[in-house]
Amino acid sequence: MSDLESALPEGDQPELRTWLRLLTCSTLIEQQVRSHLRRRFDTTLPRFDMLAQLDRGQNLTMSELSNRLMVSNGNVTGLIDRLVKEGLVSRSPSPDDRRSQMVRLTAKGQRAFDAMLPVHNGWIEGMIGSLSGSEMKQLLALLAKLKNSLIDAKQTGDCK
Amino acid sequence: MSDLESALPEGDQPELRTWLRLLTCSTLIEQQVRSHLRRRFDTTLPRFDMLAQLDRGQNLTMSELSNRLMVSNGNVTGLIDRLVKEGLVSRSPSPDDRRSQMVRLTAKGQRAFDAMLPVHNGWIEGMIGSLSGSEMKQLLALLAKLKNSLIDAKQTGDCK
DNA sequence: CCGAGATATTTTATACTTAAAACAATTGCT
DNA sequence: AGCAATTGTTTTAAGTATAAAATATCTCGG
Repeated sequence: MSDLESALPEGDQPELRTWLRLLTCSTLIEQQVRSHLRRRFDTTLPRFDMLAQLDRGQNLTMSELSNRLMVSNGNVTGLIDRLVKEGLVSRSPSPDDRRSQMVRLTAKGQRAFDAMLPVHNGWIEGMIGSLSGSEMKQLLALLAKLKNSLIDAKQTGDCK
Repeated sequence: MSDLESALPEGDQPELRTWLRLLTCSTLIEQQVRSHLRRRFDTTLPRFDMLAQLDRGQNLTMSELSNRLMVSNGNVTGLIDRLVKEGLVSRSPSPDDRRSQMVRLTAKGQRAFDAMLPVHNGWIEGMIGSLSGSEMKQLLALLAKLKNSLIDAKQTGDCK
């Protein structure tokens, strides 16, 4: 079994190793979820993620979706186009700002997502559940620290 | 600042929260590296990753690259095509197996990678370095456990 | 009120990515 | 030797993703 860490020199460079291991874990989980979504629901991860955001907060704008999903604005346009075509999502002009669109789940989209959510969460629990409760807590704390420092550095504009 | 965790109900579902936070961290790092690579070296992350694997082990086959980078085999074909066209990489038929190609860095590719590596590692150190040495060690251990269980589950074929 | 800058979104061009099918060559078995 | 199953790679079709430019609208100071 080889992965991103393969043939990485042992010993030093703990930062690099940490990054690669983090990426390996998220790639492995992502691939599993992707494959399950396809087989079980004939859909894709980006679509599921989009529906999940719309389920958590109705009437989001394109920009807000772009921020939450952490993808480019143009990407959201295409994704929403496809979901509208499938009838899972609807767009309506914002009453406040003529530049903006409010996006929401249709009844069909809500039904589809409600069916997927518990199954999806079961997959995640199965994959992360190998960690004990206290390990998960530790991991959450370490990742919180990392995440906050990444966000700070980004906002500070460290190096642009 | 909103991200994948936004509007996720507080409290329970630690597995889901762990997954989302993990994904947020790796996305944030990935975006930074991507943007730095573009600005500083006018290249992309997949290309850099490919060169890094070739630097760590010369004469890899397409399959081995696909495994190490954890991407589909067809993806590797396209990526290598582009790198060959840029003169950074060369392909040669394997002496042992006429189906296989041996891929290696050209002199130009090696030079390009040597120039990028230390700068890249500096970026990573800057981003991960907000964690102390012992925090990094803890994080590495937790991720190792997670990674191993993900690999086990995958090989067991948990649910296919 | 008006123009300069900011914000929201789409468009464009290109690259990346996958899954699945297609091919080619090897391996293993009899 | 011969043939089925496997393995290595490419091809195909569709979707995902970015950056940068283009549009449209809004905001705010003068």
